[in-house]
Amino acid sequence: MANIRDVADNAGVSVATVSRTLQQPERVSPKTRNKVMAAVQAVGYKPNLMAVKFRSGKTHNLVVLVPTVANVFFARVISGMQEAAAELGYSILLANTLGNSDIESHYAKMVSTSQADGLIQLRANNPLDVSMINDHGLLPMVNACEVIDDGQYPVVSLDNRAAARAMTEHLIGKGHSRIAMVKGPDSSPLTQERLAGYRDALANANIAFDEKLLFPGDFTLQAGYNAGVHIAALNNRPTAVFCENDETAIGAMQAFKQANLNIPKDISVAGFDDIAFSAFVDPPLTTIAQPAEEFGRTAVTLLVDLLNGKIRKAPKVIMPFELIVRESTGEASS
Amino acid sequence: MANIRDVADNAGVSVATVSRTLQQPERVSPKTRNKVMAAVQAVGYKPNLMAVKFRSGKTHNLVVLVPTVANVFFARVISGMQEAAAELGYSILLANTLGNSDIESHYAKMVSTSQADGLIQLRANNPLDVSMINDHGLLPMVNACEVIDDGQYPVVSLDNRAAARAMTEHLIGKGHSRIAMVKGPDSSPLTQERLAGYRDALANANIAFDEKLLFPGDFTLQAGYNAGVHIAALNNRPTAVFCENDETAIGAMQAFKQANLNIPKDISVAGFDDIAFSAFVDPPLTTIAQPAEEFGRTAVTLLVDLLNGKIRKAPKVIMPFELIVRESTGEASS
DNA sequence: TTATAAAATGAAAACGGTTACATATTGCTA
DNA sequence: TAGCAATATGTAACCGTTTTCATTTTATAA
Repeated sequence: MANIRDVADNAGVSVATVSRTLQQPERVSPKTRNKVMAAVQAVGYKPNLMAVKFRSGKTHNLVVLVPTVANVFFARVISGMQEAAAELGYSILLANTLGNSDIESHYAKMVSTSQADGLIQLRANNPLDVSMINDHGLLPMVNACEVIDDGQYPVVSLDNRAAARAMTEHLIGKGHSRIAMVKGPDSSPLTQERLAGYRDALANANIAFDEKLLFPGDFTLQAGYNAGVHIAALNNRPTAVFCENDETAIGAMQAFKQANLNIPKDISVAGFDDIAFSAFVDPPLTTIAQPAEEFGRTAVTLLVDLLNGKIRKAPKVIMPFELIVRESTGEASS
Repeated sequence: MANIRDVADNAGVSVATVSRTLQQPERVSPKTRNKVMAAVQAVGYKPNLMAVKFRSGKTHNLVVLVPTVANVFFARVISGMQEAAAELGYSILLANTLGNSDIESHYAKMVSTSQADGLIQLRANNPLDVSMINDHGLLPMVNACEVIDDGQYPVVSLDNRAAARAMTEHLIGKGHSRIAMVKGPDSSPLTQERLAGYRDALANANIAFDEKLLFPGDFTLQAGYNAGVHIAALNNRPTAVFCENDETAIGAMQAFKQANLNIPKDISVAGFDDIAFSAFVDPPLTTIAQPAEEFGRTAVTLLVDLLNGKIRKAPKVIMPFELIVRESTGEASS
């Protein structure tokens, strides 16, 4: 494989000139620039980026920790990241952590071992133990989707509380007063926020909060199904169910159908995220849409700004949400 | 950040000894080994892996090109890859190409620019133009899921033809003779193979192949829905539909429901892949299960063997499939 | 022209490791 | 204990770039 010296020899210049031609063309005369470019072609030179990155100390790699790429919402976020990264000259190294903290720290260490410049964390069920990675305690990191709000790191998130409140108010507006909620993992701040929004709406409408209407979940289809089975069997069945994400809602819907409940006549179902499947289930799911791609783009932009020292105080960006009303929610039955 | 020289000074040995202690501990006496390890702790040494990889010429990174991580099937494959890679001491760099050949070649070039040791390609709708990446024409690559079978590269795939045939035979066994097929992109070899299997089964049962029962698709929910709308409106409606993947099948089911067709009474629907959603749609979807995680593990193992020169001739690994019969397929209506 | 500033180029020192080779130390055998 | 092999350690070259600093060339002004 040809190296920079081969190019220099071929062009009859020094390696320094070759390097400059490639990195800062304006610092080289047009004449030699042409000579060098021709030589690059001639010898088929491709810079050894490992050497470049080693020497320059900038890898232009960004590690992204994703709990699971199988989550359709995250997939959209990732697309947005990749887009922004490409524009800014960065590569995204995607780590599918599966909630496994070994995998997490393995990839996170790529930052402290100079293999990547920065880190983006998507949703922080078990937030990264940063101290384990970096002695100084602070590493170039951005938290997206879910907030670890100790004010140290930039954050891009949704106002989950307001969104959950909006959805709950939509249900209350349809005449529902017994509204069940299928939660995400309790460890997740996101779950806390959505629960708070749900309670806000109830309180506002003078509906008593009933802890018995809360069901555990972990954002999977199966968890939704399990909750649905329980709910369908209740004596005093709620007339609506608000699930903390769409997968959960779709799982619950399946359980309701098997119990011969009509959606939304017997029970309304609402989700959160607006994944692609939501428009193609029967009936189509009422949900909250998040600007997923924009999440990704913003997170990358923030991180790059952080790396370039363009950020003083850790900013907190709140993205807008949208209530998507489809046919899975309707008037309360009784 | 402490470097290897700091450790050497602290331990009172040479840098070579430090390096050896870390890379091949058995080549160093226990006494100095302890001294060095203590020094590593004392100064908080973390090797600059960019330097290590540059110098050693081995990055221990594997690039994986995925058309879209949003595809739930791929997500499972990726999990398997990550597992195997971790065991073998490699990192997976996931590239979400979105079918964009710019992104594809951007990441693929990580191999020719010494940022990664090898490449795995998942499904090859528009197979990578390898010559663009590597002048020698051959680079350390494994094709998974879909075959570019020029015999040059190792391949791990499913016998898609046999699987499609098995599914078609299942439908024929239920008395269906007008069986529509919703295809994937024609550019995909996978589509060709599944179509061939479908035709094999028809021929075997002396059912005439009818081109009019073939519908275009691209593996998305929307494509399935569009095909479903067409099929529902046909005069001489088929009694069964075989979709080339589960997303397509779920989209089609939605269209049938909107047309007030009962599944499977009026029309049977079959998919391919056995994604998580398939068990949670109404009715649950009959499909073909693939050992997705095993796909990933095998691909990584093959690639690492290839890198270590343990492979002479490009092997071709065929994974087993399983027909999963659920409730979306039943006896033919007429 | 000539003096001087500006621009272009080259020589060589980094960057942080690994490793071939030379040297010092240890252990073993006779 | 001498002699020699095996083991442990050190020295320094090297990987392919970037970058500092010195030097040469070119442009500008007097």
